[in-house]
Amino acid sequence: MTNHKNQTLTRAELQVMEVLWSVGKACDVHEVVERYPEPRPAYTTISTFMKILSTKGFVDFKKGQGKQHLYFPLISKTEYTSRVMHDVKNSFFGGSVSSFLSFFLKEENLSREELEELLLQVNGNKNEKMKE
Amino acid sequence: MTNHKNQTLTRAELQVMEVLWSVGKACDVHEVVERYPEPRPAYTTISTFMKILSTKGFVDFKKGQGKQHLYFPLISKTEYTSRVMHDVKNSFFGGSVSSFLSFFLKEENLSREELEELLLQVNGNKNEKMKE
DNA sequence: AATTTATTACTAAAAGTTTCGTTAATTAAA
DNA sequence: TTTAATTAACGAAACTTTTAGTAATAAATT
Repeated sequence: MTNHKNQTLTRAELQVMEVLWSVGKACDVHEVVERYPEPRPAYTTISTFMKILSTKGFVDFKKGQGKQHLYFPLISKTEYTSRVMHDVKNSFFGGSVSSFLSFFLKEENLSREELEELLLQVNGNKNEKMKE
Repeated sequence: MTNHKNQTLTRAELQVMEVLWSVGKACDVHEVVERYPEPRPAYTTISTFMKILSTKGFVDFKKGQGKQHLYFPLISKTEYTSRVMHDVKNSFFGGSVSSFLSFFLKEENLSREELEELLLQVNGNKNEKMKE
């Protein structure tokens, strides 16, 4: 069923997803815990989040060794980022692209020249996938 | 004593701030409630948020008629937006300006021409600001 | 001055999030 | 087959956020 329309990730859930995204392969709870910085959460904490993320439709799992579940994301970081950007654009810029871009350029203090330079890079990367 | 460094707004707090930002003048609790869409929260709910926002350092107030407090934001929407953008950039783009811009352009499906057009608008604003 | 009204402060409950110990179930080992 | 080890599910405690009723208080009215 997995209706994950409009669902958002809480802080802690996002942190788990970040690990899954960075690993890039289905992995078990231990692997996720290991990738946490100290102080590491308890094994069962991460296990709980896997359950939550499953029911929310953000992850699924396949059977691993024995009873083990191997979890993997059902949504890419790019897709989720897209949602967040959409929300930010709506909340803070009334959905306006130009407002958003305008703010961004001021914020970064980009000159016309710097922007042109960035655009070269961007165009170069155009066909590559975003870093995940 | 208003130490509002690094503080963030919760969803409901942000909604209150949005109203204060949009009103553009110090206003009382009634004025804020009136600007909520149905179903409106209780008067005391907004009053509570004003208290919370005060202690968090996001708003202050001056005395109005009688016992009334007239609340106003201590941080502008632009300032707060800036914080949010900063966080988003760090969380989702590893702090990289070009990743951010790249994603943005793809997301909006902007052609070179459309971008040029946007930049004209943006530069208009930009030059005004730069003169100061 | 006493009473009513308006408004904030206080308190607390409901709802949501985070955390992890315990339990139950499955597999592996003896 | 019995026991031990592993693992996900469950339940609940601690904490945060949201909501609003009640109490306290200051001001306005009589």
